[in-house]
Amino acid sequence: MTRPKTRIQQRNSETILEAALEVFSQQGFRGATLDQIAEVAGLSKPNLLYYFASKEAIHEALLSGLLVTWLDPLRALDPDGDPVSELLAYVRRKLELSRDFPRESRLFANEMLQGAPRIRDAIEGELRDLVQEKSAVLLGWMDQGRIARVHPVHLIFSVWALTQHYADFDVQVRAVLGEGEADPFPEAERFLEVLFTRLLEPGRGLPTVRHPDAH
Amino acid sequence: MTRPKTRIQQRNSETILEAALEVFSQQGFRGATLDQIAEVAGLSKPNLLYYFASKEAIHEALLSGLLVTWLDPLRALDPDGDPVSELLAYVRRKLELSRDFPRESRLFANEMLQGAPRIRDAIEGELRDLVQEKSAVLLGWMDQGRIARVHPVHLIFSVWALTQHYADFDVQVRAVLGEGEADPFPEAERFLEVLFTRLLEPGRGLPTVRHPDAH
DNA sequence: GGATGGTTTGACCGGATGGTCAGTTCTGGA
DNA sequence: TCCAGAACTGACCATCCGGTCAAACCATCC
Repeated sequence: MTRPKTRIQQRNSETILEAALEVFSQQGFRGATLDQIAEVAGLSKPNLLYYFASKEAIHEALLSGLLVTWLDPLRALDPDGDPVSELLAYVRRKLELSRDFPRESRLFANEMLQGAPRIRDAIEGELRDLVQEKSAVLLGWMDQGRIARVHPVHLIFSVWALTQHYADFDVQVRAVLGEGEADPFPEAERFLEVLFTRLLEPGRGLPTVRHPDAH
Repeated sequence: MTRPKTRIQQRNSETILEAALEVFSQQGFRGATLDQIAEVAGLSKPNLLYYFASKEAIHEALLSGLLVTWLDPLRALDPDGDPVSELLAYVRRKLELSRDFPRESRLFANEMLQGAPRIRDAIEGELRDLVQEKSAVLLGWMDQGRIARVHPVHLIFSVWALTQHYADFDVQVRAVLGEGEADPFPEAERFLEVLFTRLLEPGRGLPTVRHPDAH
């Protein structure tokens, strides 16, 4: 609960959380064991429990800091900036998060797959509010004809889906692209830039609405 | 290994796989327990093991059938069809899979998050080959100027990411949209149709390439 | 009714797992 | 140097978990 006091506490807490992130992000909460985390951390199991009250507490500590970091790029979306530039910058920052913090992304994905039992409140509160706020900004831009009119929330979903995919499905991405191309991210960035540029480009009439025959 | 013979075997095997899908898709392999599966199935734990050799065997039975179903829509992409229609149909079919079989999607996602230890071979073989094959089709269409030129593999990734997101992050999607709108899928379909229509639309010059300063 | 073979289960096993505790070792300040 | 408190650990515990097994159950055919 309380923040670390001494140097040793500081260091070991970080070591434990680092190890726990490694294990939880790959195995999920139930699949991870304290022994695994202890081994990765290079500490004894009782020593882990000297710093954190329980396995649950470690997991919670990881999750609590996560949402903030995860939403920061969206929070940074500037209503006064250039719409397309702002959105492309958002996509780029989010993709950087996937590249630099893939384990955090997978930890979050694991929690989602389980039905978000531990962060449901944050999802329905903080996250929802922020999305609503930024959706209003997007709608404003659409009303001004500065970006194409699409459903703003689904637009945000698409940013999440497209960027997080490169972290959560990293194995698949690399396997399909082949071992030749080591780093998928530069190409991903170019692709997403084209995608969102074309999606958001204003000034063409509303796209043809096809009849939804496939229910 | 062998297929069920009697009616009872048929029925119970299906019951077990159904229950296992429910549990595995939410908890992952390690997180799931035979007791949970047995409870959901309404059978005793030893009875489960009368039909399947082990927990691992149940999981394998689920995964083995999955890849085929999952890739079928891509396999159905017709090189002789109209490019944009074909791709939009693919997106629609994939989105239907997310709507109608979200647990299968989450089972797959769980496996990916863990590094695909049990289906790595299929990913690097069957899946990779199919993607390469269809990428060639896409490239052909691009060469003919019938769809815009983008990286074909990342284009396929984008279909996967955007559609599977609605199954894997279902909780988040519904929480953000609010309880008012019960079913996110109709709106998702409209959004994805616009997105891919605009992305693929040929006949405009190459989009401006921005300098990749944010590495 | 009895034999046969598929089906089901209670009881159990060995090992893993989250967590505890008494006691030992280490550290930093007076 | 000494000591108080922080840091650490081996041993242990209760529970859970995957899996086994002998016995019981049950449906069908003779």
